[in-house]
Amino acid sequence: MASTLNETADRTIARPSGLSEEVYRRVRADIMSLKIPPDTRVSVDSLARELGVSQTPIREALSMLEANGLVSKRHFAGYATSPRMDRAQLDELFEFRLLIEPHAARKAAEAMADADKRALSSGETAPSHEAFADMDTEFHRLIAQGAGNHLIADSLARLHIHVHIFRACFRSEITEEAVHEHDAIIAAIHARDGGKAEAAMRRHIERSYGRLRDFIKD
Amino acid sequence: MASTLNETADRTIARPSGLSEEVYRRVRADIMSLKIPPDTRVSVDSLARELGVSQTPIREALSMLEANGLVSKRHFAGYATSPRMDRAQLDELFEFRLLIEPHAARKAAEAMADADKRALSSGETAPSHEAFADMDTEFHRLIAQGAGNHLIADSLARLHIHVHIFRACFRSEITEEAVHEHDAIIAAIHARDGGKAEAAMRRHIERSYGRLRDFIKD
DNA sequence: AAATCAAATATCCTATAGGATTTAAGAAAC
DNA sequence: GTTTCTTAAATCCTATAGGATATTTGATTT
Repeated sequence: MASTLNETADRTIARPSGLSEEVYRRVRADIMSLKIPPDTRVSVDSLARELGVSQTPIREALSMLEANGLVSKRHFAGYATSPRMDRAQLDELFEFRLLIEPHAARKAAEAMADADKRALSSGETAPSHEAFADMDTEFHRLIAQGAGNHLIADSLARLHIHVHIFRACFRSEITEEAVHEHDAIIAAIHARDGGKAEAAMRRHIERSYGRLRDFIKD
Repeated sequence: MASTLNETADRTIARPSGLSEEVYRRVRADIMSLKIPPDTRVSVDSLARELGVSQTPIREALSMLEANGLVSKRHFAGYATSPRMDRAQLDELFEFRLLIEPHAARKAAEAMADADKRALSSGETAPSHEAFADMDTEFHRLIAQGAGNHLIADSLARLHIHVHIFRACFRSEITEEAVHEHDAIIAAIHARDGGKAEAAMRRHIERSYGRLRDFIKD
């Protein structure tokens, strides 16, 4: 019985999604945690030595990261993490979020599966201060997923990575207000009130923008 | 004289933006032109032999294409172009476009630079039937760029590639109506009427959706 | 005749070595 | 003290060989 279980587990594990994917996840995590700060050179050789793999998967991972805007490459000059967002980029990012996420919240309120609705509430119950970023990311991911549109979900996932990095740069820990705003959105979704969910999400993003904008002078 | 020619040639070649980038453009063009049809295996070795380069730049290019959703990779099974969009994906794509492009048209009408406005009209003057796809892509690209938000422009560029492929699959050549709809948008932008531009763009996308939807049964 | 199993092929994935190029540091000259 | 040139380091790009896996083909059995 246990053997059967292990075999099934082995089968799933026997399908490692490839070293490139593994490296991709690892480097992306290092960038998001600021272990590799913005605007920092990233050497293929160093990474290969550090992770104990050859250069090929490193290159593939960095190419994917480049396509996602987390690093940039210069010919014969190597890779470097993207510089921290400036004011203009922050404005553009939140303009984009205001286009997408309120609509996603409306659709989620109207069509979200019950299982996801439960996950939405449960995740919110443990807002440990240091894991606020992960909680926030998961919250917005669930709503985007609840909208039932993969393009919306993928776009927002990409954007939230940059929000995450930006927030990490400033050790922003203003969780109090954000949690209340989240609660309002959750309540509207549970009530299946699309209009209210959309408005609550719009307000949340606008206020979130106001909180982050204060960190930038230029 | 041959030496002079060679030297000039050497100079231009001596400044390649990278083989990976070159391969990326080439393969993307082949996918968009259906020279590589949807749901088709793409061999790293074959590409390397065909293009006369080693495997490394091929892999980097395919990794970038994968991050952009044009090909998918299965571990130890190679790359393959994404299958043609089905009905659900078409619905999601146009839902997304309706979120973004009307807003982009409004902003473009309010803030577009005069040079881009001229380019908008000039491009529309030569609607050769076989190049309609390129013209349409350029039209929407200019408006997205006119909105002054790189995220909007990049997102739409990604989406339009898939629209392009879908249209190519069905040899869709209904340019008549589309050109008229474009004209309405252009007129609104030239008049700097944001509301009208937004409405015209929304109508254009909705009707464009109706035209493409007819090609799908499932 | 259809289904199942085994071997062979084709492909991917990895590792290592070597050549080519850019960038950066350090010394010399003005 | 500043500029320029030379040298060195770091990096990318390529090529080749070997191991691992999926797919295909063919033979055997039911």
